[in-house]
Amino acid sequence: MTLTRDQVEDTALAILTRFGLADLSMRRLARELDVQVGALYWHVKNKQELLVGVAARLLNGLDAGNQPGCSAQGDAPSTGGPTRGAPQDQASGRAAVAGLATGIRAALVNVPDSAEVIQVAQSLQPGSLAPLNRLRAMLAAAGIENPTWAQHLVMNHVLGSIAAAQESARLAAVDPTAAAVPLGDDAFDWGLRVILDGLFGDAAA
Amino acid sequence: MTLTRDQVEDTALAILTRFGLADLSMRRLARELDVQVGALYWHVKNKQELLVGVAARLLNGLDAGNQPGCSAQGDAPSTGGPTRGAPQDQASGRAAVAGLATGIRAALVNVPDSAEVIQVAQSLQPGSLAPLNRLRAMLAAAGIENPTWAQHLVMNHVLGSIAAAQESARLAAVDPTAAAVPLGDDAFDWGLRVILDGLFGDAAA
DNA sequence: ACCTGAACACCGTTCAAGT
DNA sequence: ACCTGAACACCGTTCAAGT
Repeated sequence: MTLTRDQVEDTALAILTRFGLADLSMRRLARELDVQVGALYWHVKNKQELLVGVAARLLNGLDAGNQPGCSAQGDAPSTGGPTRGAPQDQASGRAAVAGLATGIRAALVNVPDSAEVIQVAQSLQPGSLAPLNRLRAMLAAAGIENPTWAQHLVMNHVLGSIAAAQESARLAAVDPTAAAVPLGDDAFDWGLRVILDGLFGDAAA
Repeated sequence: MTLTRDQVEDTALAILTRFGLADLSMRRLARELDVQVGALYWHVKNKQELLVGVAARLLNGLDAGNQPGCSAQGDAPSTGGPTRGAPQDQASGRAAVAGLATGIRAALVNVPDSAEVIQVAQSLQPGSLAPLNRLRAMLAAAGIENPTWAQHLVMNHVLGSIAAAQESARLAAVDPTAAAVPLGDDAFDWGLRVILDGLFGDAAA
């Protein structure tokens, strides 16, 4: 079988998940695929472009209507046109944003250095990650005046929290004495609530 | 003259400021100092420890009471004990936090990749950056229930905004056609206002 | 105490040449 | 079209040996 771009991205994601970004080198990737390094550059322009693909894979499960918190939807949701504002937009808009932000975090928190990978993709090719576009659309639909700024505000919290949690876990693994502050799921939830309070004016606290 | 740790950190900061983190290698640093690479490792344990020193230098101007927004203070501020809550703590606490966050951003925004450097220092040696401790102390004094979480919430916005602004500037320098969204000072101010609204309950909007 | 010289084990990227 | 072999120009870190 000949090498495929999908195989390259799959193996890259596997290395990232098991060993982190420091071990995800083009040479290590080639070794894992039983191939010479140069072969990778026929399927991928460079390492950054590869990371954009890996970032997309990380958030792949968030594309359809399967974010946690909403039990079942996405097949035939509404009867009218989708462009009209629903009746309870203030509260349900906030809940939808919270659900998607929590889902993005859940998809990334167990993959080492995933926050860095997403940030590279976001800066190198903005707009290429569908769930982040959906987040912005949700914020716009909920009446937020500047949805792009709000998207970045929420994502900075999501990615910053993930990086901090993973770093504190990395420290605890090396030196179990300095337990410090957990900075886990509850810290994320608290911060998300603060941001949504500021965005939506405390309506659904 | 013999080499000094201060010289090493000074030169490292100069390279970072002029050329960014990608150009701040130990070998480039040694070249700039007219010295062999190994010489650096007598003054510094490794590159990460060096970056912690560089991070401290980046925030050095924020140590005393000279943050912008508060015209003059820090000499003999109050008559009573410092542990008692002042009368207008809700509003002045919020203003103090906003001033320090804005000051931290101002100290970093013109240094390429400064957000990454601060994050490395913060994760490798938490508590070593005095202005971040002052930020947490301010939040505690203002009555925020979990000042550590709030400190990270604010700092994730500060550092995330800086990184996004520098990346969008880097893109605009290479490809001036895709102007995209500015993501500059006003985006930062707006996000900070949202966070403070959520933290302080809309009191001083 | 402080630094040199030289090595070790890596990187990302390119490219002629093969098939 | 797809891959090998080999090179180019780098990395961070260590360490005997010099002074």
